[in-house]
Amino acid sequence: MDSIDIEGIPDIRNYVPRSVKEAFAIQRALKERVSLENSFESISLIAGVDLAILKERKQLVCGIILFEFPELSIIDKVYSIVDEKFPYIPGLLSFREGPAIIEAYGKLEVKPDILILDGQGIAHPRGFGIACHIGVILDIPTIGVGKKKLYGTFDELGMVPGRYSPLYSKQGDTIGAVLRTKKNTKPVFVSPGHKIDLPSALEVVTECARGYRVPEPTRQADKYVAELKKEFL
DNA sequence: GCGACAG
DNA sequence: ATCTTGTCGC
Repeated sequence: MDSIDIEGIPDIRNYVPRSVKEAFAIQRALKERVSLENSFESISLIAGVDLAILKERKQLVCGIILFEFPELSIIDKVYSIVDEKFPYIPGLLSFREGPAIIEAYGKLEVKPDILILDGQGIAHPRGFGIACHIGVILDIPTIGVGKKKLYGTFDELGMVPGRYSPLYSKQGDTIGAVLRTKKNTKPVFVSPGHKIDLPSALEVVTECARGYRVPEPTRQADKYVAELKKEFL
């Protein structure tokens, strides 16, 4: 039961692991499909995602907002509400939030060139954070932007916005970067998810930093989901 | 056995 | 994520 036969899973998009061991196996298998090369030619559309919990209903609300890039003007908004089927376990976030994100994404009539997710990309214990997971399953470029570190080590960075410090794996590989998006404010953790390299991911996130710590697409999605939460409480 | 630990 | 008052910096 060490290695999983991914091909044998009917709907990997909504598959719920029966154990942590199985979840680990799925991540190790899907990790092989991650690409760290830019697959896009230019970026004219970008989207941000965020989720909230409807505790009473035991459901998750996911909101995705599509923006024109680099203007960052809103073009569309979609959302999904899904039953909570997997708990929050550090390192296995995608199994909890993935289904809701994928369903909402499917409702977008126009797809973005890049999707920014809350959480890590390859800066993960097994190199397969939620940004990688969503990117591989949807086969689209994704970037992971976390507010906290999950994995890796780094040196302190300057206070000037735009400054960053590489995130290193235990083996010494650069797996992401800690980016200062705002003065005198804690940095964010940026790492490639799929079909994009670190330099590009950093450029995009830096470009999306508009006066706040969290990049605009994510910040807007955050507000959107907060409203949805009230509406569906 | 003791820390670390995305949202 | 969520709860939750006052408080510090721009």
